Amino acid sequence: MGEWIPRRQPSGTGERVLDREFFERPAPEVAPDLLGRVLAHGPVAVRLTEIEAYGPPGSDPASHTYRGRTPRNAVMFGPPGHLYVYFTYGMHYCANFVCLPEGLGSGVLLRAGEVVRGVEAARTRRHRPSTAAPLTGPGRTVTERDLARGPARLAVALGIGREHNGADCCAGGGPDGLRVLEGEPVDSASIRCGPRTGVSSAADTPWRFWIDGDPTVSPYRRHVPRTRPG
DNA sequence: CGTGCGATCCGCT
DNA sequence: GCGGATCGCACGT
Repeated sequence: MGEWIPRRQPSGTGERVLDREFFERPAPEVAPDLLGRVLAHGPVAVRLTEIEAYGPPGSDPASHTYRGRTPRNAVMFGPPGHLYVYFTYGMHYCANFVCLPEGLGSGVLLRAGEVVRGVEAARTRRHRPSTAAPLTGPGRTVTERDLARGPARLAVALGIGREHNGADCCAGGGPDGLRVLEGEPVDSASIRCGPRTGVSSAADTPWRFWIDGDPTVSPYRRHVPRTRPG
């Protein structure tokens, strides 16, 4: 494989915000269509290279909505095109776009991307020496390709946290708000799919989509049950 | 490059 | 209580 040349700021075209109707479809249809699109927030913009789909209640054991509506997953039952942000493993945030019409509870997890704008701002967010669980320790550098390679890293790069749960990404959001841009859709010939990462059930459902050969796609990790110290 | 482990909070059973 | 849509680091190959 040839040398990787990082993309920069998406040129003029593709800056339009995606229509809400884009997300009013089943998650496994939305996910591949999102590859090559751009999520922007403040100074940082990320071109999406890897997306996972999660289905509505009862249909998908791996989905946070599988057992129905709860306070945590309520946003997933809301209008499409909004952000569902959840907290996991005691230290990480991950972001999804809500899919399907209101009331149905489905979404797509943003698993990885390439920082195409605000590389330095994104890198700065990786150094959090005062936090109990820094994503990067002091004195370490993060390569550009790793800045948004993985769902929790992507959330950090974009400055997404608890307060963005429910944010509407199709509403424009202003120059500093969260907004999902058209970007450049990826040719279907370069899209691959396979089992989802890190899920303990329905691991065989091939609802993880990525851009073939893109180095910012996260490494596949099988689910491993964890045991507790003590 | 692969495997193994610890960190650390929260929702749900 | 238990396990989780994860990650960085140490260590072996």
